[in-house]
Amino acid sequence: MQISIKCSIAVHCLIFIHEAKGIAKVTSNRLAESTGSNPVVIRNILSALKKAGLITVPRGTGGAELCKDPSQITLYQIYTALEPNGVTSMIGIHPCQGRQCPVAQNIRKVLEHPYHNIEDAVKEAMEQATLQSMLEEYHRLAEDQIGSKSVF
Amino acid sequence: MQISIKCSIAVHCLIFIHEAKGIAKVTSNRLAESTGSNPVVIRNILSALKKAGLITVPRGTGGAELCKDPSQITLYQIYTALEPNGVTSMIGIHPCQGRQCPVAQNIRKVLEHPYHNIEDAVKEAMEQATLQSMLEEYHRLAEDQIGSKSVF
DNA sequence: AAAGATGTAACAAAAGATGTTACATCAAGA
DNA sequence: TCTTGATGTAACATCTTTTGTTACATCTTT
Repeated sequence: MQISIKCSIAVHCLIFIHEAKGIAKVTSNRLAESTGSNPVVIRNILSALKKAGLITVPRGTGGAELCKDPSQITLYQIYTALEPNGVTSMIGIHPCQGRQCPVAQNIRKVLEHPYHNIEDAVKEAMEQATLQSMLEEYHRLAEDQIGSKSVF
Repeated sequence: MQISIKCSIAVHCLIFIHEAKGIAKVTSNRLAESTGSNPVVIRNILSALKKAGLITVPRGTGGAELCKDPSQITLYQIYTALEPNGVTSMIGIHPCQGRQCPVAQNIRKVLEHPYHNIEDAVKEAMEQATLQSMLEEYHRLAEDQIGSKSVF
């Protein structure tokens, strides 16, 4: 990885979709404009979120919508939707098997435990961040602003 | 980030240095051979570990050694030695400031909290992994192997 | 002075992430 | 039915990051 920009864009999209519900039709072009990204990038992200069962994206017509209550959508679900290899892809080990040196022969297994703990910690932190909580934070921020609802 | 290969190599080097103490002089060439890497890469890593106060690397002569007890060296210290920006560099947010859309204006702040929690979780998991514990795991693995001590 | 080591800058190569174009496919309405 | 506007996806291009390499200055001991 990193927790790539894709993941941040995905959250952006989900918030947008939630906020626009009933007000405006959400298309990939609209999301591209809002995120400062590209329609194709957006379509790929939406496609992944769709496969993960988080949203529906009607073909032909457009108009993405959430399939679940925001409290049932976690950052971990979003992340794994986008990164098929999961948190493991965050971590790199140098290839050094087949060498004489006993350290080289065992380093991979030595690192297994600590790295696994890191992955678990990340997973847990991601599971505690729900779309619901992020929407609440968003509303807290947005209601202080003028004319913020007129944009959709 | 990621928890790059550099970090894994650094742990490899520290274990090697510890094990070779009193048996063989540890040079960048030797470590490069053991890690399957390059002497310059090793020198850069050792240089970072040195600046972090984890090892000494005598100039001219060579022969790296630990400056601290392995129980006082954590994976977090190793990681931050190599990644000056710390865990923050693990995370990416798309740039979308200055747009009309209220989601774009606030997404960065919305993500701040959950991402911060992830960083903390990683940090804590890294702090719990000491070089001591990794050495113990290494010895557990290595003592089952034949002739493993003859390599240094 | 010579040998063998580290420190570091500069460059090269490889890998990964992101952006773009092009086109097939689909759905709704005129 | 034809047009319009949307998604799905492959293919390619570009940019960035990571990793590897060469070269050379500097240091320490003999």
